[in-house]
Amino acid sequence: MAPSLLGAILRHGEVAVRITEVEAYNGASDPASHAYRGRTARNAVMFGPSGHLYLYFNYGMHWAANVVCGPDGRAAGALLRSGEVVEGFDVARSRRGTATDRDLARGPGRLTQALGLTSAQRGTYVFGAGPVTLIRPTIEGVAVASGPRVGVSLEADRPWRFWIAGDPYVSAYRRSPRAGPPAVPELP
DNA sequence: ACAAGGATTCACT
DNA sequence: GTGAATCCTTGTA
Repeated sequence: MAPSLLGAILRHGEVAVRITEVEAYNGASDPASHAYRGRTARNAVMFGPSGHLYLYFNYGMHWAANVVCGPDGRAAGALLRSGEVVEGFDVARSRRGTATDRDLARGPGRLTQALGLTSAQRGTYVFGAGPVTLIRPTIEGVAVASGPRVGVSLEADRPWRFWIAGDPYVSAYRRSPRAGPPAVPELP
């Protein structure tokens, strides 16, 4: 599911973002997933049917958005890590302070801020006519690259981060210091 | 009830 | 490249 979201257009009101980078999390078998230890109040949405938004607050200041991917009862999600604002620049800029246009939605916290996604959108279904919509491209024309996950201390080297190869709107890769040495050493 | 640490960003060097 | 800001969730006592 996760790589199939690359190139999709996520819209909330006037702002629309083209998704350039995602990261997959699979609850039951994935120690890095918020759902690994079972259902809680925070992750409940991920245990529901696919197509809904799992939003969580992180580092005391940022919201991050996942599209729930698994069938009802099995937790899985795709974290929306980065995107390119393609519509609604005035609104997006007003929410993003001094950021350059390239950085308006380049990163998980930046993406939700540009789109105005917070707890108010928790659980929203995105494949219908609701306030938040996600439209996948009719033609698969993107070159997909994959690699280790960002920010997680466990199972970081599962190559479950997917991005559009060469796209300037992909976020900067930074390995978590808690993830230990990389399985495959990074190139200088 | 308490402590730990996090699916990050920004300013500054 | 480094460090600070900041608060919620979770595991353990």
